[in-house]
Amino acid sequence: MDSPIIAKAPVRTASLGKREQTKVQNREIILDAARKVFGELGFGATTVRDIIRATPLASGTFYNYFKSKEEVFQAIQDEMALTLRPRLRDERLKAKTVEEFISSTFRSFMEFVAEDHVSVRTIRHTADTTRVRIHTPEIVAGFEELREDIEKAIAQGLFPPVDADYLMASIVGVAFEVADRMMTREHRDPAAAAAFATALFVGGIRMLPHADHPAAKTGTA
Amino acid sequence: MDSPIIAKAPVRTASLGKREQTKVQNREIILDAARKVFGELGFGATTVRDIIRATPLASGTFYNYFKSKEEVFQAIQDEMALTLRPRLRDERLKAKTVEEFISSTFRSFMEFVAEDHVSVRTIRHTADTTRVRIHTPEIVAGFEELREDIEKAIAQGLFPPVDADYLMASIVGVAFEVADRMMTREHRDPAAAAAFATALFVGGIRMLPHADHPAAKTGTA
Amino acid sequence: MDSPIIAKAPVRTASLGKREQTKVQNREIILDAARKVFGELGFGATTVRDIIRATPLASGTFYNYFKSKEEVFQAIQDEMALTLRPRLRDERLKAKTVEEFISSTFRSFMEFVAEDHVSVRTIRHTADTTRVRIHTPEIVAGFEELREDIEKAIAQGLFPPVDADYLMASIVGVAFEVADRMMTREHRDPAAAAAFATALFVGGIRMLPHADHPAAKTGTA
Amino acid sequence: MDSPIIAKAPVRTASLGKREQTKVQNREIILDAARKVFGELGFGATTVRDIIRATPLASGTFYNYFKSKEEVFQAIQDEMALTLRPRLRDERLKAKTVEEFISSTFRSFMEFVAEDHVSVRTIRHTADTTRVRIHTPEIVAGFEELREDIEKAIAQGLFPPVDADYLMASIVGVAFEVADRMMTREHRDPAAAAAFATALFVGGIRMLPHADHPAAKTGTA
DNA sequence: AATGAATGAGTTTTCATTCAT
DNA sequence: TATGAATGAAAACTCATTCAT
Repeated sequence: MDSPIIAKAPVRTASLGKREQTKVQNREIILDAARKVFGELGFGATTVRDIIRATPLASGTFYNYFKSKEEVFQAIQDEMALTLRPRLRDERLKAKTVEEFISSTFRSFMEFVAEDHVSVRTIRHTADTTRVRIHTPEIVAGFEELREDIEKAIAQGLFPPVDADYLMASIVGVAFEVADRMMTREHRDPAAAAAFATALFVGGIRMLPHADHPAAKTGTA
Repeated sequence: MDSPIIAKAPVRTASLGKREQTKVQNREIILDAARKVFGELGFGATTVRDIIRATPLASGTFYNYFKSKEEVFQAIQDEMALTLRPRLRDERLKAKTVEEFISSTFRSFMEFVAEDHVSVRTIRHTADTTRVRIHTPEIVAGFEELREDIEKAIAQGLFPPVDADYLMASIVGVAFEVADRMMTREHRDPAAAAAFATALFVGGIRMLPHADHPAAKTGTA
Repeated sequence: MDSPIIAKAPVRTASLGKREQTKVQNREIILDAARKVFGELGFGATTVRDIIRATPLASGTFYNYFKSKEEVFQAIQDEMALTLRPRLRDERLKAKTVEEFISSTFRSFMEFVAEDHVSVRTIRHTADTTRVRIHTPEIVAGFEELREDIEKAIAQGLFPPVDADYLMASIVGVAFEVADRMMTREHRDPAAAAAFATALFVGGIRMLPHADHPAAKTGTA
Repeated sequence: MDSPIIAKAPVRTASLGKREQTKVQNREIILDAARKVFGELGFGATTVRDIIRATPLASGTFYNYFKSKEEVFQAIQDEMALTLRPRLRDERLKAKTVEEFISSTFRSFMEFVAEDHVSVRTIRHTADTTRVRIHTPEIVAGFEELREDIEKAIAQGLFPPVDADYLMASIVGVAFEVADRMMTREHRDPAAAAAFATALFVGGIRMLPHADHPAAKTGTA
């Protein structure tokens, strides 16, 4: 299905037959609708019907593209994974100092969120203050990547030998919560939010207790 | 559990009649079942039926106590908030230094979570790794309390004039995420988790950018 | 259970034991609540729960007095039957002329309705114009009585030999509809309403086609 | 009913596709079932399930057409009102005399009812004799039309200056009740029923008290 | 006799999925 | 391939009635 080595020229995305074009379009229509509905109702509460309703398409058409809402969700996450995660990873790998490592992580993240990427944000339910946040497998995988990178940085002597798991969790927690506050402000300033979070960690990491065997601390779930 | 020493003893469970006792019990049976099922299936995927099935009660009985799974969830969260919030607040108000302020917050929180308070933890989906975090109004109110206390601490010169809103968000994010990681570990050590988080903030706060008008930064929904 | 021939003195209604008093009171409380609820929701839509809810009593208590909403309804109708029907009948039997026959019927009816006897009136449902009228067996029995009296009046030569069944239906229809209009007016005037209806029939009866065999026309349903 | 002379004839049932045809058919199937069940059980006692059971359709299908039994009832009544009201109005407007006005009204009504229009008839309860009459907004609007036409007729000098509101109510009451009696008879004779009602009013109107300010008497909900 | 929570059968309603057009 | 109504299983919810207190 994918990875054609040569055949059928990869550079034709713009010149698809009418059939293929509609197919791609409909897929995108469904994904957009799903993003919107997941954002409004939360994943659990969303039904396939809800997604279809947010679409000009017929219910039967949905099943030509996806088998279930789970599959749609997967597709949305994959899309995100294809943009945010590599971006974060590349910059972290280039980092020469703690400061670069931390600040690149937060800057990329805050910018991504500010670009209206709803999927990362807290969802406010209708008419009350209840907020829901969904961490999808893809996002969780991104967490693991971060932890691995921290462990590498410790191994390279870039970071002190702290608890990589807790540090990762702290970065994630701060990233999501501060991003969330940022989005409630009138003037959204991803750079300022990133600067705040970066300063906190750059200052704090030095004070963290040293883990005796950092790797051993890694949880297994 | 009851065992009245003298027959007809007035010292029964808070002196409730049998009827009242069963009522309280049933409520707790439902809440326990719900905690279990939410934990297994995730909030979104859980149906009222699932909760009832995890109970020896009849379906109609559920509706004598709660109108929906949302209401059950509320009750679970509120129960938590009502225990934790006052405890946190009291200790923060007693704090004389930044370190006391921060460490008391994290210590209380981590201990609370470690005492099997499932409700604080992120809810996991069985089949996949999707995690859902729900912040009820009660919990959100706890966040606001924290921000107010930070603002007071700034006004008193205890804290430097940082962005209280972002600091609150950071503390909340670290508390929940680190607690979550702590609970996945074989050896749960709330003290260590609290120490980690405390060190991060005690070291980090000094580096935070000073807000020009700290109060003005406060976001409004 | 009832009809004690002598024992326990029938003339004590005012001096009942405490027990008996509450019993009578509760019965009346339920009947009042039922009248109200039937009036608001209509008989079909009303549930026993609805009636109980409109009462300070517990649900179990209801069943000490009535087996079902049908039985309550019956009781309400019986009460009405005991006041309106005999009143109507007595006056009709005394009638010496068509005019007396007709006018006494309408006068009694309009007065009865004006005394807030909801059970006879059209029910307006919440928030729309839909109106519901319920003709209970008791009321229908009253219709039959009227037809019989008309037939007697024809036999006695008081009325011309018209179709008694249709005449009864016409009187009933006019009585209910005009009463209903009367009750929507600011100034409720039962005498005027009765005068209108009476004039219509006194004038109209003379013009009615003569039935060849008046009795034969009687429907059997 | 169809019998297209030439194959592929465009003269199919209002030229609907097969899909549209089934849709119209199913709607009619539901309405017919509802008419039947309402007639047997009475409106109040009828459940949506009862209607579905009287149908070859699946339960979900019902909800593709109607939201509740109330909506089905509305549809039945509206269907009736939409046929009957214009017919009645047209004939009344052509009326040159009191007699024409009255007789056209009753004749049209009785004929309509006799054509098996179950919906006009009172709904009877099986077990008892309780009868329910429901006036939907559409039907009530028909009543208002009648009153307006009477007022116009008074203004034109066709009718004496009587209470138009009460006269309308009287006509309505007689129409429904006499129609109801007519339908219980073995030999249904709409002409005779209409003649009876017409004679009553033609004779009676002359005797009605004159309203001082006919317009002022008009009730307002 | 009054109470009111528990019960579970039955009703209402939704929803994923299929399939004829 | 798109359509959208039909399906029926399952979820949500209600209610009459019982029965321990």
